[in-house]
Amino acid sequence: MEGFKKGPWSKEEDAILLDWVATHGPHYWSCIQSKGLLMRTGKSCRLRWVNKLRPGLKKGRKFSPEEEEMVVQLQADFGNKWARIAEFFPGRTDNDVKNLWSTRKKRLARNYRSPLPSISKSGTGVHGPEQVVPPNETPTEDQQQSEAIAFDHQETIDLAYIHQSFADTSATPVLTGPTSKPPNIKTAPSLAPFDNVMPHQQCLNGASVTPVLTLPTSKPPNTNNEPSSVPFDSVMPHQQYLHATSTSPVPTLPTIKPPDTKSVPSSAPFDDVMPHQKFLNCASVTAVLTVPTLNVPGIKSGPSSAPFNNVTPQIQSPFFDRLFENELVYNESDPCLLGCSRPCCAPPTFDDLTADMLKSF
DNA sequence: AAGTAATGCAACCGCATACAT
DNA sequence: TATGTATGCGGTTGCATTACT
Repeated sequence: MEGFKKGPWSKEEDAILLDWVATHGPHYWSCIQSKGLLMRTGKSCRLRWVNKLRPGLKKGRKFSPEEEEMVVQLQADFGNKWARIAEFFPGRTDNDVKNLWSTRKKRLARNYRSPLPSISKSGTGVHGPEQVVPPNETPTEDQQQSEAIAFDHQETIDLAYIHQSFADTSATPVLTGPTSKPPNIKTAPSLAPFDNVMPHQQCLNGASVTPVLTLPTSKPPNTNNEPSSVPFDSVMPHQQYLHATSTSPVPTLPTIKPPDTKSVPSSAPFDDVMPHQKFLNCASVTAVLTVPTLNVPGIKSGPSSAPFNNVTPQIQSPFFDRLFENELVYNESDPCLLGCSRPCCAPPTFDDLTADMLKSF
């Protein structure tokens, strides 16, 4: 493509993009360029919105040690599914998570090659020392395995990751197989196809390497009939994840069943049974409020006046939040006059959205 | 204070997928 | 069904800032 601007965004461009989203919602990115509003590709506009302009982002706030550890755990379960992992971190983007992981990878790789004079448990970083092998001493496989076993779980993950990282780039002996799973870590049995589980339950139920993940319950802390000043629904998803410490049995998988519609087949992949998410991302506030509550076993529903808390974390996007605050209202009386290939300036009516939703189920 | 290395992060690219025609 | 388009995602790069020597 020629004629498209690249590089850093100016404040003016941001303002134009924000204005577009305020008017049309976070859609029809290509139309921004085709209308001549910005000399940016639709992809570039979308990326800018998602990563920098979207409301609710944690700008300039580094990942906490707890968050970083959680990223490691989730990466072990999901692999490099950054968008999915980012769902557990409100205000974080997949790019944030990806960058964190990349930084960590480089740090571990460097430390693997270049050790410090001694190994100290009080080293910097989230999980203590990350240097494990002197550069000029290639340990035997047995030595490596004993080291890995000796380390705590996090360091084991690190070590495994290091081995994996070098597997295809150097002659460093490799311990682990092709997966990102650390060695000698048992995987919890799964009761159902992983993709069928709601994101937060995938986290709570998931194959695990730490107590966080091996204590599979969606029951929040402080729910042993004890009053809590903070309702679980108001806890951020990642906190729900971190706080899940009960040894309760694994809850049954949630059934996503809109009123007066057929049940979704249990064999349906998760991505296939959440079509209303697309709907939720779309226009009408009224329509959003009519979306059926998802009943997730073990997760207490909030009051009917606060339907947002009933929605899965995946759906709780900052944009969605702002919809409820009436900060973003679509202008349905703004038809496209410039011949965009998609109805970029003609947002769907409520009837259209309703029909789409019913069709999706 | 200056040079260098390390780090963080914004943004681009290519590919995959969903959807409309 | 085939094709084109829009969007989303993961990998990667390059630059600015910070830390270190």
